[in-house]
Amino acid sequence: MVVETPHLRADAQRNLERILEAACEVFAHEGLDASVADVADRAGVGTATIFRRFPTKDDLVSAVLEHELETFAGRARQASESDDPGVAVEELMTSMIESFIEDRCFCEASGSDLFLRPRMQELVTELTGSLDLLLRRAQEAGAIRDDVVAADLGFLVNAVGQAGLRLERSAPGAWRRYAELVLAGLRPEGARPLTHKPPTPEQLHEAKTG
Amino acid sequence: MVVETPHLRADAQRNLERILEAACEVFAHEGLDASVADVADRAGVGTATIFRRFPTKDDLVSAVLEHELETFAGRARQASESDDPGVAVEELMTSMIESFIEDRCFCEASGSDLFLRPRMQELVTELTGSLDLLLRRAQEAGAIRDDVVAADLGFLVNAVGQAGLRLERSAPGAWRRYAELVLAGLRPEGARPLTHKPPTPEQLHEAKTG
Amino acid sequence: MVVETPHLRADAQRNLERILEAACEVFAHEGLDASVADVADRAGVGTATIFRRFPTKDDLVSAVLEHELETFAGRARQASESDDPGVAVEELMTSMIESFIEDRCFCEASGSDLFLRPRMQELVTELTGSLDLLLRRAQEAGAIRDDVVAADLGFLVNAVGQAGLRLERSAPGAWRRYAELVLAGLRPEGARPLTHKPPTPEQLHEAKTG
Amino acid sequence: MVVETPHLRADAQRNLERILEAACEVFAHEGLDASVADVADRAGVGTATIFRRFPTKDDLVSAVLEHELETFAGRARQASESDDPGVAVEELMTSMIESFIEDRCFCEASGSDLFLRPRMQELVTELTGSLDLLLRRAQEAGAIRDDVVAADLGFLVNAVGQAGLRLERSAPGAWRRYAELVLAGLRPEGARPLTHKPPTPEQLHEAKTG
DNA sequence: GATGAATGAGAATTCATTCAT
DNA sequence: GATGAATGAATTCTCATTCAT
Repeated sequence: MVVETPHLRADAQRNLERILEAACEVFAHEGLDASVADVADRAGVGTATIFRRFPTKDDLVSAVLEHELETFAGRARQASESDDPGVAVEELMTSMIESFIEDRCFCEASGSDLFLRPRMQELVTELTGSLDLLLRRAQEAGAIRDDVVAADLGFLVNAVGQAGLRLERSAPGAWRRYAELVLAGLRPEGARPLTHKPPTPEQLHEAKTG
Repeated sequence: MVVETPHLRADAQRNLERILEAACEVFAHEGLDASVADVADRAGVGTATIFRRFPTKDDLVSAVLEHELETFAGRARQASESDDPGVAVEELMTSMIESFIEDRCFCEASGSDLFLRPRMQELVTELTGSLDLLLRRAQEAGAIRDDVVAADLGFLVNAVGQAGLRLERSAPGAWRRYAELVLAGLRPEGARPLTHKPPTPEQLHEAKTG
Repeated sequence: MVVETPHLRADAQRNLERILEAACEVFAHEGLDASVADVADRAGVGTATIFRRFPTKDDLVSAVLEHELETFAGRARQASESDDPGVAVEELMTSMIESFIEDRCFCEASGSDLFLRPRMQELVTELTGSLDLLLRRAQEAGAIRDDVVAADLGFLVNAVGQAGLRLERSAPGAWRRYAELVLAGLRPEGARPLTHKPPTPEQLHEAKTG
Repeated sequence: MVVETPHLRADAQRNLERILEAACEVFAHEGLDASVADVADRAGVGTATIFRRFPTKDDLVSAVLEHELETFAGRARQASESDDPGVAVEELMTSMIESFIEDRCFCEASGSDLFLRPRMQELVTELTGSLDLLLRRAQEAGAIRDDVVAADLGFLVNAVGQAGLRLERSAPGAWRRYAELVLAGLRPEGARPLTHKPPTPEQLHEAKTG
């Protein structure tokens, strides 16, 4: 995990990376209920060292999430420039689901207040923008039904990702079947019009958990 | 909530019911992180009374889950006898998703070790049996693509339910759109064959989380 | 320390008293920075037992303070009915200062947010009412200069109490000299009019610390 | 703030001054619970730089206190040479109280072990000496009752200062009323003899807090 | 000489679970 | 049989002080 922070001593930079890597691993495996002490142990530092960089546990989790969301946003951008948008949509969604599967952290955090942080909102906006572009192109190419929007893709990724993660231990890879099945629902063939509207961006940006 | 336990004094029986009802409500609203004390307060009993019947918190949660799963199984059985299996599949899945949405408990527990308990396995088997029957009839009627199995329906319900719950606060009812979209993927029109097999029953019964 | 709480089991009542007594002693000796664990040790209970009765440390401290303030209020009421209000003022103030001296807790808390709690406000109001009555009678008797008000007495008690406490270790009882000296300033003989007004009750009830 | 230390490089000397100034400001505003890191931030240096000069936090606080006490001593010396010792006593005490009010640090430290350090004792002795001289002159002039001593003035300043600080947020300036009231007690008119002796210098120099 | 980083020792608080009445 | 009380083990977070660069 490479995270560049200016004005950081070499050893601190190394520690920071180890902390983030450890946090990533621990939260991915144990979920967000894992304690900061677990992360510290894994990183080989004291808990106070973590709290120096990340004043609260949420800050630490956010850092991990941002890192992952950045990856998502990057992949979405690339996909949006693909020659075959229909295939690109499928590949992108599949790879995003895969990331969910590999990471309890992202999965559990989705929908939490952490996503309301400005940097997260930025990244979500960026991601949505790329998805939007890609989706429109795929729709023009006739690969995706006309009545779905970018937010819908996000929802479906989230849904298959979360549920797929649950299956992963006992049936590794089973999620791929469901990714296919859900993608099938996005194709225009035989589509009946949807009777419910997608959530508005405002709704998506409101507090999501209580 | 009716739960029969032999050799139980009348007041004890009443307490047991009140505890389960309270647990149901509390866990549904607050999620599984709610404390046993909260349940006790709601039920109007002491915590020790709960622990007398349910040696651990997990036992209490399991009891709640079993109750809900019984409801699911009952509804699936009814659906399996419907005159219009195509419509029945859609209605059943929608109503199951709705139950997920209304119940943080079930949602958060799905995929946990609690589902490995024998009684839960029994109920899952029962539920799957009914779904299987219903599904086969719907497939014969041409309403559902031939290559999906009962376990697939369970997965999809779980997926839309979990992700839908996340959205519910800010965008109430948004899940209905996704239920439609996912159901669309089950229809035979324009279906490309699925390239991944469904998980085996054995896989579904193995330990799912750590 | 006798604290009656209805519906409390005998052992719990005993523990509650032990906790309050311990809190009183510990906070009186060590000040409010003493940890709840210290109090628990002294009371011979676990910290969690304390937190069961007093959800926060502030609640515990408040309980101690209320108890002491109740004593103050009682003494002030008695004093207000004295036959010799001039002497009664002196005796009351001296005894209140003595209480301060014996109790770092009360001393350190004076002026803190804890005094803003409703029950504390009630007690302060009650105390002030009695002081007011007593003071007026003393003024009519010519024992106290006409331009002082009840709040002034409170301030002076607080002042001599706090500063006296500081001296107590090395010069026990020295505060009595200063009580005399300050009381001397309240007598009408040779009084020059005060050029500053007393704080309004509103000011006294505002948040006092940041 | 000028503090001369021999054999100190120019930059080190500058740093030392900045640290003391920052400590003064921070402790005055936030009280002694302010962290060393806060002081370091304010001074624009690293924490380690502070700990190089002041091995413990107490050492840092002491340095600040010494500085303030030096100011007090200086003002007392000036006052002791005043033409009108009666007025000078009042003005000096008022200005000392004001300093207490403006400085949580001094107020919170008064009576702590920090005052037992040799340099502090020296300064206290110096201050007391000047007060003594001034007081005697004021007594000769008939402005102050004969039975008070220098230590009494110190106590009263401390008392009004501490209690006044508590009021300052909600009732700014209220302390001036109490300064007047306390000063009134020092005047000879109608004075009854004090029945308690002042603390001896030895007592004042013993450990005061635990 | 100076600095930012690291840390160990607490602090308040919570909760599933056991115990005494 | 039922209950409220008690608690030990955790968890997040803070800070004076020491260390490596």
